[in-house]
Amino acid sequence: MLSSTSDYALRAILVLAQATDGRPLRADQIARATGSPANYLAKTLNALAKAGLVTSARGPFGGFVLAVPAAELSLARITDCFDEPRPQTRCLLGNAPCDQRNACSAHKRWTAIKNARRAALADTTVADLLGGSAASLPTDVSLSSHQ
Amino acid sequence: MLSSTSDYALRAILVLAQATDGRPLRADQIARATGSPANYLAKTLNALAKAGLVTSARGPFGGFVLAVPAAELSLARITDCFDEPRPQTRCLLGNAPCDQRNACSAHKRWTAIKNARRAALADTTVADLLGGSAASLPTDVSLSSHQ
DNA sequence: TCCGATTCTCATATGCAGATGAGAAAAGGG
DNA sequence: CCCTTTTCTCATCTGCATATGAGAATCGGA
Repeated sequence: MLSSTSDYALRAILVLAQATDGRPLRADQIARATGSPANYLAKTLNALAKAGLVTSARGPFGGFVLAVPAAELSLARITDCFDEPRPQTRCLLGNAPCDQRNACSAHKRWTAIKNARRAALADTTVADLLGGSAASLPTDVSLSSHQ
Repeated sequence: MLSSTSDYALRAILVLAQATDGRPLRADQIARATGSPANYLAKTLNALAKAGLVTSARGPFGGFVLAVPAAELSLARITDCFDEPRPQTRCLLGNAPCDQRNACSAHKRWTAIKNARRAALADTTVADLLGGSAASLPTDVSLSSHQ
């Protein structure tokens, strides 16, 4: 579903979003709260800071603070920091680089699938996950719901 | 979007599905048609054969043939052979293993996202991609449609 | 039996996950 | 004003999984 790095990042963001008071949380606190390896999470938090999703402060009383309102922070914006998509090399059928103009027969359908998968992450915000109410996506898709 | 192994497998299946006559295709033919590394694709095709999606025949006039009708072969069935999901270790919020009974506040929403992402692959068949008509999924999701 | 193609096995490259340690910045105390 | 503590920042290192490559082994048909 998600790479482990994206998973750590999402959990860290959720912890930060739940810290109601404006006080920053240290990296090791976040690691303990999420069950992530502290050493690795430091790198991940650093990447999130560079991406502008969190702000970092050094020294005593330092730590990390969410830099984007939870209601405006989509899950896709988090995962995109780590699961960067390889550029589409060639089209699914044949060898020509398939674009809107020279579309192969699978192009439309495949693009729709990619968009649908992305939309599941792009249309949900951190606040949506924390709110825990009113899921706008279907909850009981009749699939063999293994992960 | 997909791991490169799943990508190779999907392209190989599409090539096999397009081979209308019943004659098998050799691994190197499929590799050339899809632009995949031949040596690696052999292993991938072998895995697909073990999963029962294709049948393999050795010797002269040997090769691979699609073992499942294209209309009954969902994309998820292909990708599941390679992108096997890590078992969900703990819930997104907190540490308890989150199940249907003890659901955290994010559980429903997160489950919906996972199902939606899977549905995009599970609800499309190889025949759907080749048919190239009547896409039932939305094609113009208003996203920054990069990959 | 012989050839060709698949299939198995080993070797290597690349990247990610995770660990470790040195260094830089910020705050507070002396 | 300097020093120490605290914390992030950055570079490097190792293990592991995946991706890739090349050759040997094996099987089936002619």
